[in-house]
Amino acid sequence: MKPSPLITALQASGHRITRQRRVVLEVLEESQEHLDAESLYQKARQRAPRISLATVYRTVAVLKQMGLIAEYSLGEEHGHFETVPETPHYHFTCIGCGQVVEFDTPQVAVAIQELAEREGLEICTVQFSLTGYCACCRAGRGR
Amino acid sequence: MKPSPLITALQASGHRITRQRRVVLEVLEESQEHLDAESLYQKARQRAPRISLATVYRTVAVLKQMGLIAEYSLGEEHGHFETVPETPHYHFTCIGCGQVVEFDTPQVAVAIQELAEREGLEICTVQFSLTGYCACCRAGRGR
DNA sequence: TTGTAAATGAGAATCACTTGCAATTATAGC
DNA sequence: GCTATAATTGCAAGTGATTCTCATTTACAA
Ligand SMILES: [Mn+2]
Ligand SMILES: [Mn+2]
Ligand SMILES: [Zn+2]
Ligand SMILES: [Zn+2]
Repeated sequence: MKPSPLITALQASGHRITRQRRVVLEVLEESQEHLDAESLYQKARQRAPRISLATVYRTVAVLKQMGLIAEYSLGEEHGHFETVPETPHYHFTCIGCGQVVEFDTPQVAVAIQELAEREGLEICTVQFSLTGYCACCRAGRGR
Repeated sequence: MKPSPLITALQASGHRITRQRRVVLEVLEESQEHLDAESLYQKARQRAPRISLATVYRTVAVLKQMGLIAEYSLGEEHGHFETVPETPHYHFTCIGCGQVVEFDTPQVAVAIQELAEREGLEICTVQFSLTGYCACCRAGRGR
């Protein structure tokens, strides 16, 4: 078995390594998608049939709190999770096909930084996401 | 009675002007705050005691769809509403005192515009909001 | 004044997520 | 390895926000 970075971090922080946690971590590390709790649950059950949805929620809560994964709001009513990326990025979700386009806009980071300094704010969370139609879906409609 | 712009717009689009809609609109126009459905409901009941929360939700849904008001996610689990502002702006919510700071960052609009052109996207919604601690609250803690 | 479709109120339903609790289980110490 | 113990889990019930169903009311065109 290869020592996954997430497992190592969990262990180092004093958390126990259970089969269900291991499986959720594996799913998160393998799929470089933006999985929601339900998909995470479905994929996890394939490797740990008795895992519960509650445990999935509890696991992502721990990982999030440790800064190992990030939760995004992608225009749907539920959250999506992703291992924390080397380079921070934001998301555009196509309303037509569901595709998620990741992008980076350094200007946004700069704008936030300037605002924080000017107003004396300490920024804790940044929520930035777009929805609309991708090039393909626009073609399939007028324009 | 002064003919409120929201009422006029509603009427023009073929919607009926009911007492409850009139009241919700008034509350939205009077308070230049970011009200959530519950506050909107409480304020509306003072002028229309029998109004229901469902009607508040139905009313803001109609107004939103008509582009007369905007719904924001300010870090809480529920939405907040505001009449659509002349100049678009974003929000920072203080985790300590709840204060909402409005700000404008033209750079963000530019970044979005550039992204849309580069990737051929049609942007429909932009979600951009920050949370953290305001200057006052930072003083009241370390740093 | 009336007919009719739109809107409302009350409460049930839904959805994503959280929690209580008894049963498991990881793991530190022997 | 065996044990004690506290962390973790599964399940089911609980939440909070929002939506929906449906019988009743009401706006408003004619
Ligand atoms: Mn999803
Ligand atoms: Mn609120
Ligand atoms: Zn698309
Ligand atoms: Zn504050």
